[in-house]
Amino acid sequence: MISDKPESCPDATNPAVAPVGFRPLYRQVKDAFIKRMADGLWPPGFLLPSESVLAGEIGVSQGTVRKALDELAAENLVVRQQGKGTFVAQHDEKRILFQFFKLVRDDGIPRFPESQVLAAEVAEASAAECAGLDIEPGARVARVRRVRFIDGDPLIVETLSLPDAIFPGITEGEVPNSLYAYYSSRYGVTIAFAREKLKAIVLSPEDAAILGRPAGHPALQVSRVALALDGRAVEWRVSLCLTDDAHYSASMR
Amino acid sequence: MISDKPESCPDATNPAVAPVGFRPLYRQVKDAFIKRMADGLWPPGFLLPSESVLAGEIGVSQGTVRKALDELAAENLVVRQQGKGTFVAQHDEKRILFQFFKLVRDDGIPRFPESQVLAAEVAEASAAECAGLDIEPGARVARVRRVRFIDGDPLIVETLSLPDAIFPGITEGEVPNSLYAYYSSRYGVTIAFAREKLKAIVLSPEDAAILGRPAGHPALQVSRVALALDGRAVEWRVSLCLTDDAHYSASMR
DNA sequence: GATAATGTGTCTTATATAAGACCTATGATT
DNA sequence: AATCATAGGTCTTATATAAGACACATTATC
Repeated sequence: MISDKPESCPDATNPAVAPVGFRPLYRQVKDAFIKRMADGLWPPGFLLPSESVLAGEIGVSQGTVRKALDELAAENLVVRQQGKGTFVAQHDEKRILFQFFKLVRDDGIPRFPESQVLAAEVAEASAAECAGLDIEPGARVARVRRVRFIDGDPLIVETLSLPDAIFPGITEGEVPNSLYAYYSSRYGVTIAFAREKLKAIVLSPEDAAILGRPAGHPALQVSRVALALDGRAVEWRVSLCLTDDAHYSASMR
Repeated sequence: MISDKPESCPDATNPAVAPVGFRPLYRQVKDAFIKRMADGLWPPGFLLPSESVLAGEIGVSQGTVRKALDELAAENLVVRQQGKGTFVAQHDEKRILFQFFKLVRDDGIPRFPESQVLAAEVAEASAAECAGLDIEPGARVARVRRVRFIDGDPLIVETLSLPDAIFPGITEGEVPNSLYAYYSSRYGVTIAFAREKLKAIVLSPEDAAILGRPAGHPALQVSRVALALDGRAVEWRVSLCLTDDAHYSASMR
């Protein structure tokens, strides 16, 4: 069907790609898949059509679809299961634990923290929030301040900033423990990437009191910007972590 | 040649693999390539034979060689260059900067630090060193203590521990600034992976004096175990980093 | 020095086989 | 008759092989 080759690129939808960056075919396919996920056409947990069906639908070979899916699987955006199919990744607790939560107790066993909200408000974004979230000055943000416990011990106190335009009314209801799953289910926003900056600081009297340490005690400050599937920055959080009995774990392959 | 199939696994060298894990063919090929690098047969910078030559030599198809090389490229162990060939990765400064050096000044521009050795000795490994490096109690290690400067400011003071059995006589000559390149050129040891644990601590009077801060000043403690190609732990280092004007940068895809 | 030829490696497509998961019909047992 | 286990069949992904098209770098040629 596409064996005869009037063009080396059988992409019939976008003939004007060549002059610009000219991404390889499998990457165009990958971007198209990401767009479907971002648009909610393929929600989390969705079982995608088989590789051959996708290939026929788009008009490329099954191997090209496979290469696109391989990269998506490497980025944890889809999960492949032999014999079952390929699923859009979900933000279940285990995935968040392995992918986004880097603070572990020194015994090395990862545990998911419990959270307790201290305060929530909607206000005009500060300069730092505008910079971190890449939003206009004067835009409104929701701010959530909470403590997180591991094994009942308060280990983290953090402040989250969320653009009100993306998460309207998020401070009104109960803010759940597993935020990324909530972003997904209520707002259709999937967190795909995150960047973190770490510093060592000393605790202010207020933060120290919350964490049950003396003022001036050292803590790890983790500033995170989380990005959605389409690359927008949708969450900014600053976490203060006690590392007396825990550590931030990183590895470079 | 391997078309007739008395076994589904055409690996003639190791017929006893099947009962155990049974790795796919492309992974066996990948492991064979890693072994060649670890054995010094393929030194850093080496231009490997073309995919088809490798395929013919091993007796698998070119696509299988490609899949093995793809994974190696994803792990930064080889570098592919279209039209030129595939090369064994080298520990040049730029690669180390991007892959292993995560401390950047707050302006975001990465710079490679200068180093100044404070002390070097060979001694019996401490309990912590035995645990970190996975060596026998009583084994000897080389210890190097040094300060690292960025833009002339002392930002890091660190202690390295190296098994004497792997790096004999490393403390005798001049210890160079770019250690991983030195491991490679003088000892044929390539650092492939590293694991880090981060904590916030306060500086001891001695460390504080070296870094030009008051005692009790907060600092980021980074404990790194570096692994060679064959998976052996070959370096343990504990770095104390000032983060007043810098931060540790991490990202999760 | 500019241009063409050539070799090499990668990209894309195609095809075949293997293995895991799921469904269902069959048959035996209770 | 109802229940359970098993054996096939089918679907999907995983793995392996192969071949043509394209991109890039080098070399040869004019």
